[in-house]
Amino acid sequence: MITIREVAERAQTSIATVSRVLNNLDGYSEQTKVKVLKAAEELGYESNAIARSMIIKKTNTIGVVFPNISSMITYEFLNGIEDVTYKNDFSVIVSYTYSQPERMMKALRTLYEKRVDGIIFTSDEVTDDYLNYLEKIDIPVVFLSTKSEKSTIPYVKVNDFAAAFDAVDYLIKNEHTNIGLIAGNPDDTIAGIPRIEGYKAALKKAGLPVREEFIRYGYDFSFNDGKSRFEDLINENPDITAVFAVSDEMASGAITAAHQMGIDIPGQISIMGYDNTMISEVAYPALTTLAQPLRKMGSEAVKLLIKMIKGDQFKEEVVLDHSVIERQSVKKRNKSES
Amino acid sequence: MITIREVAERAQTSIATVSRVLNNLDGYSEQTKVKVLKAAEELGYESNAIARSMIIKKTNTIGVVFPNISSMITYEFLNGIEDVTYKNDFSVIVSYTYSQPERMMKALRTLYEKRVDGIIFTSDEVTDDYLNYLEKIDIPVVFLSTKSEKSTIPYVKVNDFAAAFDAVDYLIKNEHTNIGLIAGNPDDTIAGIPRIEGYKAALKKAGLPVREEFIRYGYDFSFNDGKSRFEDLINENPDITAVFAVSDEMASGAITAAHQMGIDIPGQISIMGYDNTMISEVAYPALTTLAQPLRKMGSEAVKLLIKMIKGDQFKEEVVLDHSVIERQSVKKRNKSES
DNA sequence: TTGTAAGCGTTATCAT
DNA sequence: ATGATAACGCTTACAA
Repeated sequence: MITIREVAERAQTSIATVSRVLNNLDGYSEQTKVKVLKAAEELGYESNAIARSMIIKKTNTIGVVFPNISSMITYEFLNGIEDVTYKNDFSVIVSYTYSQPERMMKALRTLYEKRVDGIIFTSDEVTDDYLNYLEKIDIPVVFLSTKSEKSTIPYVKVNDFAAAFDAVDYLIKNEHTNIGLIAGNPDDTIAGIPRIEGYKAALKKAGLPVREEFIRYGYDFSFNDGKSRFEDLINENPDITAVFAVSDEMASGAITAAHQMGIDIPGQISIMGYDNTMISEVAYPALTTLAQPLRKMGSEAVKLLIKMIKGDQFKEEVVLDHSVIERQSVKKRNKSES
Repeated sequence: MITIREVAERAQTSIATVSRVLNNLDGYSEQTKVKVLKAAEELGYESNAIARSMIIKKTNTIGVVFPNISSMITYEFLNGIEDVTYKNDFSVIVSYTYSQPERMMKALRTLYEKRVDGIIFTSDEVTDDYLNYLEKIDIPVVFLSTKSEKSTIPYVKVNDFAAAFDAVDYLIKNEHTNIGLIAGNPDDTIAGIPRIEGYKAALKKAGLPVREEFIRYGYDFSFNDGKSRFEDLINENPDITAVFAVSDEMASGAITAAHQMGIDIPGQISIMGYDNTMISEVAYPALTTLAQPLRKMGSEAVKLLIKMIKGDQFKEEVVLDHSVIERQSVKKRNKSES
């Protein structure tokens, strides 16, 4: 491996000077600059970031931990993250934890050992263990699509409660009154409970009853989850005319179930998704869905993180806007039919 | 930051000894071991991988470069990769290059500067520039879903030619004779040309004519690509009864176009995809598709890479099996109808 | 403008 | 079994 030392020899100068010109500092003549650059070029020298990191105590690397969320969401987040890390010359180490505590702890520990400059903690429940560790290692962290009441760690999120509220409200505005919910896990304080509460709140605000039998709880926001919950839900409640599924994958699972059950979407039942991932376009009929600005969430999270790394310690909380994307899976209910 | 030095002080021993017990070497008594471990524990010491890397010249990190391919493919690859990096205690740095040469070169250079132990180069055309650089830096590389004739760098792939051949052959076995192709970019030597050639070869082998007007070329394997190509193709060739699209995204775009054109799938036209990503399940009708073992491809690639990193220099070429996954978008043609 | 030398936090080689 | 100490490849005072 070519080192700065060899460059110095060839350029007949000292390593200090080589370091200076290579880092665009000052304190050398134009002449030596040329000599050094030439020598470096000829030797094909490339600096060793490891050695530099030892001294400057910065790695220009951040870590991102993902649980086991939808492929499309992960992808969008990562793209948004990459957009800005690229511009800021940061590298990103990604770890999938599958929401397993041991994997998460190992991932966090590894990131710390490798001395990443910051961490983006994505979409997962923040346990005390995680929080304690994050506080102990004391490096900048931002939560993406999650948060913790117990800490002051900044986050970037959508307001899940408000988003679910708006989704259900949209269904209500389309004259639906018997609205089913395919929910997340009711123990999930991040993407589970707030969306359930949003659903209930929208119903209440419209003077509609909240009927527990209209709610089905899923586990992992998956296609199969949505599919089997939908079957259950509709079989036991034939009077439902619209269902809100709290992820696009679940919603498309519901659509597939409907096809198999011979139910016309949106003719007989309207279905609304959540996320606005690519799936909502691919589904047939295309999904009307509650859009999260996934990519932007990723990029905002790194922007915030980099600010913190650079020393601006003001801890913000970024709540991004959501919106309803109208496609074909929701139809205004024809009251005369019922 | 707590260093080994502070641990040594607290344990009243030398840094050398601390290093020894922390690394499970030998050369210390049980007694000192206990002392050291206790001190480390109390101080909350965590080793500094940067410093270690300086000496051992290993970072236990690999780099993965992705162009701008389908979200699902990226996700599956990454998952496969993570599965084995996790077990082998490697971290992975990912970079998206969007197939832009400058971004690719920068990504490669950064990976080298950070002294990754190996690189997985994914799905992109391998230019001379890339190859020269990879050879120059001389670290283990494996190509994933791509390869280069000009180098001996090992790869893991599916045989695209044979896969496309089998896909079209499947259509032929279902009595289709007028088979359209929604192809990739004809300049793409990796996922473009081989699949086109596979299509043609299957036709020829069956004694069917290769008609250029049955072929439409896309750019990026995307949904919209598939959608507009399908419209074109069918409008100009109403006699086509089956089309093979070289990606699931394209195939689902084709299905959506068909819905809009009032064409029944597979009643009037059969559609076959390629990849077997999640999309093929979500599409309606669910896509019959040519499956690549995406996740396995990812994990095999790292396995190979890690072998190379560990010093086993035997350079393999891994060609993984593909298969046809039958779902609902292909139907046996009823000859009497035509 | 330039060079010497002291680190950075480890591992590894020597003595002891 | 243990401890000095020399690396590793750089950046950065401090001198000159």
